[in-house]
Amino acid sequence: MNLLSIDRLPENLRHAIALRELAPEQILFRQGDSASAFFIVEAGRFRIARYVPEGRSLTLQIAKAGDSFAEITLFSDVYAYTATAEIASRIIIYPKRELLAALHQHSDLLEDFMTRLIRKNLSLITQLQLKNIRAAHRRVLQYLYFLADAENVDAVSFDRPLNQIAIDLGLSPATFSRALTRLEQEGRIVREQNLIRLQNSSIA
Amino acid sequence: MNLLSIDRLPENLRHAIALRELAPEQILFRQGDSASAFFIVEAGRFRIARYVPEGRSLTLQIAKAGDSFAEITLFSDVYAYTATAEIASRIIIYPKRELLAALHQHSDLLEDFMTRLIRKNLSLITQLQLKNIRAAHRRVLQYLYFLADAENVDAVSFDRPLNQIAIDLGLSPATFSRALTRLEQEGRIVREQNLIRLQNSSIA
DNA sequence: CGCATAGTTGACTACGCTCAACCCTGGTGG
DNA sequence: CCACCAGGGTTGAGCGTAGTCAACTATGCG
Repeated sequence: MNLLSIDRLPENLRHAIALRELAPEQILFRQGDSASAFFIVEAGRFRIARYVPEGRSLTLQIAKAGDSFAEITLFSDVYAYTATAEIASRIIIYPKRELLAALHQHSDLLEDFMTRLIRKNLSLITQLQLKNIRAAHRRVLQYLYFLADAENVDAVSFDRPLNQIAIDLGLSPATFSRALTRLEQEGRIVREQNLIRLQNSSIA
Repeated sequence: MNLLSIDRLPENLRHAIALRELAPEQILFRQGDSASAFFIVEAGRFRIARYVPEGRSLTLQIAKAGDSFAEITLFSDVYAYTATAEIASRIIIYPKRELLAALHQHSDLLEDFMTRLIRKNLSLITQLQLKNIRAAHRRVLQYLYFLADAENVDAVSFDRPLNQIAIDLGLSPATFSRALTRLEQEGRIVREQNLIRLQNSSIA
């Protein structure tokens, strides 16, 4: 049993969860807001980002259907980041109190929750690793490999504007564009519309 | 009850844990090794780092007394990173099997474990945020603020070579040094031996 | 048809890296 | 007690590359 199999959740929790619809660019919660719930995306797409006075914003996660965020809610009183619906979306809301109770009583739910935490951890490590690669074209190539690897395919198609992806990768749109053309010239990728085909899928 | 209060752990787990001493630069486990245990530092200092073919190594964590690592062990078969003792150290070893059992039966242990996971999460986010600051001197200043904040003081003293810290921050030693002198010239910090005093502790 | 947004390309700038020389400290051995 | 050495830290010169700004193109929508 996992948190998404809603109809099989323990009764207390099942009655406590709620759904909410969000319009494009609508904000679900802001960094600093008092943290009252944990969330799983049912449909649409959310951007989880941190905004700091110094420096630009930092995208921590792009959450799509089935992905969760705000695990920290259970152990902290405020959100550490901001969640925005990038497109029209629907979200499942698990209130903190009832979720905590359910986790304590149902170890299979707990396992699901911890697995999500670990996954998030690994994803953050992946991001750090990416940003540790200085050369723009190498970073982009590695990013493409990660994406392809995750879905076990040899081509990647983007559902978000390239400009946005560039920023998330820590590159300016201009540099990102140049990196892509360079990778294509080097024969590492082939571009067809917004589809990118990887040539030597071996992550060198 | 937390994982560190060894004499109060459930019996099964208490009998399963072990201690180990490591010499400077000795490796505890390597990325790719089969994951068999979770660890908490009792004394000394460990560097948790990821090594990748492309790009330089990436320091994920500096674990000191009381800090834990390899939580991922419980949900994965191999270590995703390498753990090295930077100095002579002593480590507590919690075997996977017995730890898992204990977590399932003792919800206070579990809470401790999850709290550690969340903390790790936040620490990774902090690192991402740091590396998101391009200007070397700003990044260094923010790093100093984080350190001072964590210990609730207005001065930071380093127990590791500056060169190593520079690398962990994603800077060359030269650039790091220049950043420090610049911060001092700007009046943001004052250096006294290996102690750094922060001037305007408000994180602007 | 025109506007807005996304993407590409060019010219210039800025900043971090590299490499190298130099300094300073502590430890060792004569 | 001093000479030497090794490692860590600082400083300088030159280079490479990502960012910025701006112009231009392409696409989609009113």
